[in-house]
Amino acid sequence: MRIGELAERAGTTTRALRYYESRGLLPARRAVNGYRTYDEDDLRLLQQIRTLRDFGFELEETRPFVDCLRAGHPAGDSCPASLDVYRRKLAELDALIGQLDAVRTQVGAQLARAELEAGAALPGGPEPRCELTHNGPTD
Amino acid sequence: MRIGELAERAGTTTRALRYYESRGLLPARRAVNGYRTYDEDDLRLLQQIRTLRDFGFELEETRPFVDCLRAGHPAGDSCPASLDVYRRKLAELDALIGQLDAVRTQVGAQLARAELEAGAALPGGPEPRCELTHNGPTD
DNA sequence: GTAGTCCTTGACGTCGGCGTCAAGGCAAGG
DNA sequence: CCTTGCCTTGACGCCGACGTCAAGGACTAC
Repeated sequence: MRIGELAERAGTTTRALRYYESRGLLPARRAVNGYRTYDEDDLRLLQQIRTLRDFGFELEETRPFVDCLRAGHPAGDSCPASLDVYRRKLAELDALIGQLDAVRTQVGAQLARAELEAGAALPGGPEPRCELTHNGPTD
Repeated sequence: MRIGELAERAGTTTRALRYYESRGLLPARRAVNGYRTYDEDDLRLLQQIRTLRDFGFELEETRPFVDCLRAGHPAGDSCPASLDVYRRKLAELDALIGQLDAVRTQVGAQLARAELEAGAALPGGPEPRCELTHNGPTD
């Protein structure tokens, strides 16, 4: 099949496929007229890439999975290098989620305090004093 | 004070300050020689910006807080517009954290399954079959 | 005078993953 | 022959928040 059909079947664009090829991730055979030619195996590789991308994996992180499939393994994650990527991603996710939870807590507290102060300013009492806490960058 | 000192006291760079000024967020007075001049109030505005940026707020999202301070309010979040930003940010954080949690769960399951299959492949039994589940993009 | 340190503006570079033209080739239908 | 629709390569655009470099002015110390 040609690039347009492959893109459509994988739910992506021809531009993305050419980009993957430029990165050496999904090379294509060529027909006599110069058109890129793909088969069902390429579709599987591409689906693996898309699935991981949809999970938030960077393109480079999908490479071990693609290499694994191309080496003849039944699944992209049948190889140790792929498992390593999974593990690193989990650690990354845990760290990120932890940071976001902390930020969420802080922002929630700020909102609650500010709403309180805004409400107290109307009835006429003197405002209570709270300190902003802050421990450096998050991202 | 001049730009270098302000940057250092706020823990940022002169480049960032010029950038904020170019965005109309932190305009500076000028000395006769053309140097930018700042006072303690500017430091407070800048600290407000940095605190929010460190929480992951976009620069534009800090504008209501800065405007609020500049309007004479005791805190950057003493104004309704700032509270709205807090609320939107909370919703954003909740959505993001929820997505990341879902991804974390999926990736964790994939890892567990792949590790199982890798382990089972050695002892010699036939491999169990599990399906990949996938429901579209995450970010 | 001159060395050193600060300041100025302007402009290009970074990062990832493509989107979006532009100019032209190839194949098929009418 | 002409149009239509797919394909090719090449190259610039985008987003956010600055980093980094270049060329030159201002001020201080010696």
